[in-house]
Amino acid sequence: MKDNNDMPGHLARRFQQIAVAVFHAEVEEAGYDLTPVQYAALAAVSTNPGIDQITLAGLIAYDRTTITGVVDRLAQKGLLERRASSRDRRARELQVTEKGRQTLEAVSPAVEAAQELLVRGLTGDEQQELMRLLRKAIAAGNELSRAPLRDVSAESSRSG
Amino acid sequence: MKDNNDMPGHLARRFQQIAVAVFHAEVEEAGYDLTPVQYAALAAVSTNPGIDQITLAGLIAYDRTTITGVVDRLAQKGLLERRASSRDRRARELQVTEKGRQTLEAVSPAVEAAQELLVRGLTGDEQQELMRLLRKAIAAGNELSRAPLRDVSAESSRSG
DNA sequence: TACTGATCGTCAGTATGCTGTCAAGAATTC
DNA sequence: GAATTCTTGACAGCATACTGACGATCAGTA
Repeated sequence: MKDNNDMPGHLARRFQQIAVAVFHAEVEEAGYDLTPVQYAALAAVSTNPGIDQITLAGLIAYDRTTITGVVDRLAQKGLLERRASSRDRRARELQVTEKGRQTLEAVSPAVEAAQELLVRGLTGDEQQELMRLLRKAIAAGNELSRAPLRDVSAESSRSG
Repeated sequence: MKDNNDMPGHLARRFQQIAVAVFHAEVEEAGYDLTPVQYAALAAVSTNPGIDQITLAGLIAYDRTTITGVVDRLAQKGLLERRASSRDRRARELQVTEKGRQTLEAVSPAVEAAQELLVRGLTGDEQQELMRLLRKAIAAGNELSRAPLRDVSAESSRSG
């Protein structure tokens, strides 16, 4: 029988588990209550003001049913505003509030620290290599998940 | 602002996301309904008959509150038996049923296929290197999560 | 304009995964 | 032996993630 440590799926789960734990610890220590998922969403909206939920989901590879709850909670915390689009009445345009902007800025060092802590067992070269290999494996498997990453730079890439 | 692809935490989530999707797809195609978590638990019990839930949790790095639900569902499917220990009336001894054993055996090829599919974008050498780096990073961060991996070979290692 | 199909956001349901708490029982200390 | 402490397993509650379904809306076409 194969050992768990020989199964990339098991290693993936463990690595992610630690990533979330480290993120929580660092962000909480900084005095904030933001999950990794909420942070990523908030940061993405900050970079792309007025983005709709589906595009946001594609940008950070979330399922569209997951985004609903995440945006709900961010809006409830007053970090995000959600209003109906004038061009498409189905869509909701997202905007970061002033409080959201401040939070994002204040929490950034903790997020950075969490990223470094996650790979602190590796040398600098190893860290780079790990990220390269993860990116490569992810790129090859991107379409296998229900929530693939979508390139937002090409406006019409999703309607093709 | 840093790109998502430069954040190991984001890559960890994506990789795990794809791992779960691939696992589900392969196992479903084989005609079974087992989640990655359920498979790992079932396999661990199979290798360690009579194990209690806490030790099982440590063996595969699950939180002890998560194990409860997982074992519940496995028992409900008739793959696992849970009975009170005679030595410790708090503990539940876990046993794989005959149906569980057959399921485990039948589903193994699909699990193997999922593991290979997950890293199919990498060369053989790269696959080995990715696993080595993940193992190293995980080992360094093991204690940072609420559900660290526990060595079961040393009997008294958990009471120290 | 009416029909058809696709898309946006939401919901119900299920399964992890966590924090925090609790009762029952075991282990340790006095 | 009694009190204290620890451990096992369960629960409520919350936050991802997914499947599958749905209403509302938009886009294209007959």
